[in-house]
Amino acid sequence: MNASHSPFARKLGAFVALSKKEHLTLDRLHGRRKVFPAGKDMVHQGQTNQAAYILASGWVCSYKILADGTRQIVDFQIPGDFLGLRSVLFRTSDHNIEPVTKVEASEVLVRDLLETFSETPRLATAVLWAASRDEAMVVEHLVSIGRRDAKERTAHFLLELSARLKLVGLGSLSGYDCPLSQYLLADTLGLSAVHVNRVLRELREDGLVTFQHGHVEIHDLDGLVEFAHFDKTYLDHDGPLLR
Amino acid sequence: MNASHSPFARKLGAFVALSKKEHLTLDRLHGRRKVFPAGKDMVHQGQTNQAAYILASGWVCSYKILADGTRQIVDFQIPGDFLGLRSVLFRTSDHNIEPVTKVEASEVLVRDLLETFSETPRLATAVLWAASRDEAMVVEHLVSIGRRDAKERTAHFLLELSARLKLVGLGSLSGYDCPLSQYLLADTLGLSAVHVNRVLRELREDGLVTFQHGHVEIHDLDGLVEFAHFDKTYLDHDGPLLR
DNA sequence: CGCTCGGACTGATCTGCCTCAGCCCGCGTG
DNA sequence: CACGCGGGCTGAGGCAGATCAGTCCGAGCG
Repeated sequence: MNASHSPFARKLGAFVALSKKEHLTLDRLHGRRKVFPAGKDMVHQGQTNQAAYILASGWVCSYKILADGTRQIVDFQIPGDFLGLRSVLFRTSDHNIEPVTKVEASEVLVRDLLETFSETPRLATAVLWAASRDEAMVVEHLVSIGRRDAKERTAHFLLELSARLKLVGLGSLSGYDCPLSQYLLADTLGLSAVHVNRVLRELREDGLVTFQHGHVEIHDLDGLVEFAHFDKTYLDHDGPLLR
Repeated sequence: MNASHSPFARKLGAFVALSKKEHLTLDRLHGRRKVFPAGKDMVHQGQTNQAAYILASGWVCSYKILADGTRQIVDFQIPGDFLGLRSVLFRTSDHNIEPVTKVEASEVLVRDLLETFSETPRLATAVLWAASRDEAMVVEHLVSIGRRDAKERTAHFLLELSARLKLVGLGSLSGYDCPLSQYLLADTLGLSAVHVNRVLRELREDGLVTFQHGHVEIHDLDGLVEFAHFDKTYLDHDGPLLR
């Protein structure tokens, strides 16, 4: 693997060994580079004919708004993640996408995507793999919200972020930068912001993790993994699908 | 559409107009018919080289077990639904699959599936559509558990089942047969069985729905839809993807 | 026939998390 | 400079839903 590759290539490369030619094809896939300011929705529920994007830098979140005005964040996307595959497939988006920070993303034209898939099927497999991994994450969130208590749920989420960021080279086993506010965490974890605050304090007092000033510091990885019952197989499955 | 087609063909046909030839191809896809008894897991977490199935009759549920022994049901599959697409893709299953009732299912060989896809791309689109719809349902469950209260959540779930069953001809606007126990409902909705019982009683006393003796009777569809804030667009999206 | 067992159902009590209401700090801005 | 505002943080009190501890009923079975 070459450090000069994009986070996207880096992520796919971790699971499907890519040839030089495939790397080039992947680079060509990146269309116009666009910049989105933080906080202003990129995509709305019900919006049609949406483009797809590959995130180059920054974080975004996908969420749904409910009738009473509350919202549930379904997932975050970090650099290297694919954005809006389902919206393209359905022609209509069923959720909102909001940049958490300033975001840079390459537009991917549906035409180019389909062309790439038919020319280099291995890349199709890789992207499909990435999409399924996203689904596995949503399932894991569902399990978390349904059956884990607030503290365990929070710990689990912080560990998941850690694993994902490490994969694209944006963090280490001991910590990572995280631009999420406690309000965003609350909307993700199905909690109130007040309670998120208390839970974070408890985790800090237990000497497990500290999340302060935009940085997550993991003090006791093993302890945290055990406490959260974190089993990362849902993130990496069987390792490389194709050699 | 022809009533003699399988629920699977009927479901796909509702969204992608299928030719006679495509119907025939679809029929050939169905491999060996297998029968599974209720309650005995068909697939376990971590099991590898799993087959995929198309459900012909009966209900199954996909769930995950947690360290403390509780479980979270992620989704149910009803006749016409595809089973284990992700397990095949990843070679390893990340969840359990348990028949709720006695189940009949046709095995689908990965080879046949891929062959069908390359020969009749419209079917590939249709199956991909179905898979994405499943993901949209999981997302909706996540939103439900995260942000709706027990009563609203339960009502929403019963309405979702109604819409899904109607699509495959197993129910009407006024009700449907439902083999789920209150324990299964509890594991799905992230509630305790005791509370599910109370919530069902309230919904009954409100004159909205009755769920008793394996049958769901919707007394006041409009009232229920409004109460649950049920917006079924996540189930049918833009209508036919392909004409 | 009585026994067990699974599932629906109920009351009493407990608790995790929410809501309300507020303080504090740092930062951008008129 | 004051001030407004977003975000972190905290205490008090309330409530939705869990837990505990049952009863009742029907189906399967020795």
